[in-house]
Amino acid sequence: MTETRVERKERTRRAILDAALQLCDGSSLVALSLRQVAREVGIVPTAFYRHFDSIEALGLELVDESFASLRSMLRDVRSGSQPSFSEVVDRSVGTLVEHVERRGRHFAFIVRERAAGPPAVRAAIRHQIELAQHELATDLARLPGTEAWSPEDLRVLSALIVGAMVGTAEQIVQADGRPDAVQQVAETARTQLRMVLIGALQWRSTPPA
Amino acid sequence: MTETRVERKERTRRAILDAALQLCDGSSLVALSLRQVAREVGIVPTAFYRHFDSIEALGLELVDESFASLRSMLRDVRSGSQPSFSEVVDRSVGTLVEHVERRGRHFAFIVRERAAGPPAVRAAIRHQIELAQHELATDLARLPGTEAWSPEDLRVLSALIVGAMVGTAEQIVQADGRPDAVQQVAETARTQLRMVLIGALQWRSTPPA
DNA sequence: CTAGTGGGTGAACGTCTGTACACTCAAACC
DNA sequence: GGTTTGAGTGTACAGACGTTCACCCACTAG
Repeated sequence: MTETRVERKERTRRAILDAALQLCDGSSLVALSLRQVAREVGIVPTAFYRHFDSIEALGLELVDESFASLRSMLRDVRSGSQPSFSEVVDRSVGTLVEHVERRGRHFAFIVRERAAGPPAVRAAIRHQIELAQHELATDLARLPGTEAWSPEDLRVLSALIVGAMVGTAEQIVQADGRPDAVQQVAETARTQLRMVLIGALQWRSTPPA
Repeated sequence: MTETRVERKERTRRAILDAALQLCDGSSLVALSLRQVAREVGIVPTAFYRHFDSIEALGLELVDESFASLRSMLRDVRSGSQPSFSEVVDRSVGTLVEHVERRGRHFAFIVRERAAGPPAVRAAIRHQIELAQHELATDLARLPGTEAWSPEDLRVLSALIVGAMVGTAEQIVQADGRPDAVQQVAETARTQLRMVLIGALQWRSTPPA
């Protein structure tokens, strides 16, 4: 009871973020109204402005939250230090599945708004995905077998992998908790990653162009 | 002047579809109002109902149109019969780039509404993409080197490729006509396809699991 | 030539939207 | 312990929304 004032504000703020996340499930941020959110939270519409300037600003906040959890995911994968390839594949896919299931609403949000959100939200998401690709590229550069790769080839490969992972996250969200469906998506992702890595390991043996 | 009645109706119908395609650029179908469309076309809101039951029904029509052009694209690629691999890669990517640039609005529409459209529209798009994956899988089965593959592996591979192509289409749409950006996306896509195919050709040499 | 079909009109409805403004009243501060 | 602060309230407005209804009147069919 020491800091009741800021605590209550934070609680309402969280309630607004959660309500927004829930309400725009099945449509999009651009179709979400300030009044719907306020009604769901149980406050009057004008009180919304005490926390956010607009729905779009709320969206940018949700992007940050979502990618905070994604970053923690990637950090987990990286922390698996010594990679046999089949081990790094299993760990990566497993961690992805776990996080997407745990924070399903956030990942569903990103997958949707990446293509359909307000322009500023789209730009923020694109930027975060580019960051993730860049981080993956620097990690790939440390793996044995990639010493001779050009930075451009590393970028292209990590774009391919990140793209496949985004697609996987999308399908996990669509599977919506059905464990067998999630299981099959995970298996598909594992196989895809193996195919890609096999191709990558052989890459320099056939010169580009 | 023989069939003026149905011609005029068809012309208005096209104008509605085009206006909808243009207006939901930058947001989404779920944020598009019947009145906006009518205003843009130059008809009164109620006249909209002479052509479509709802915005959602209009969306389903747009899905059909978009995938009609995608199918023609895939047919073009297939018609390149005898494949050296580097040739099939170049043809595929070139055809994709050409079609996406030609029908940019339709592809932007699909990329957006696939994740954010009304549920029925989303389902229709997902279904069409699954069809495309299936057709690609049967084509892959005809290539030399895949004789021993399981149907499941074929499905996984074609899902990977179609996913990468959807991602490529997305980036071309984002490049929005800047020729150098489009060029780079195309080059990235070519490299990615080569990496995937190299991996695929070596696939059976390392058993799964 | 006459009857009827059907794309488009225009006014009206109830509902929802974002935002402005003046307000309360408990917690925080000095 | 009196003053300030700020999250939440309540009312109000103008505009946009989907949908209804009765109404045109150019074209078509017979």
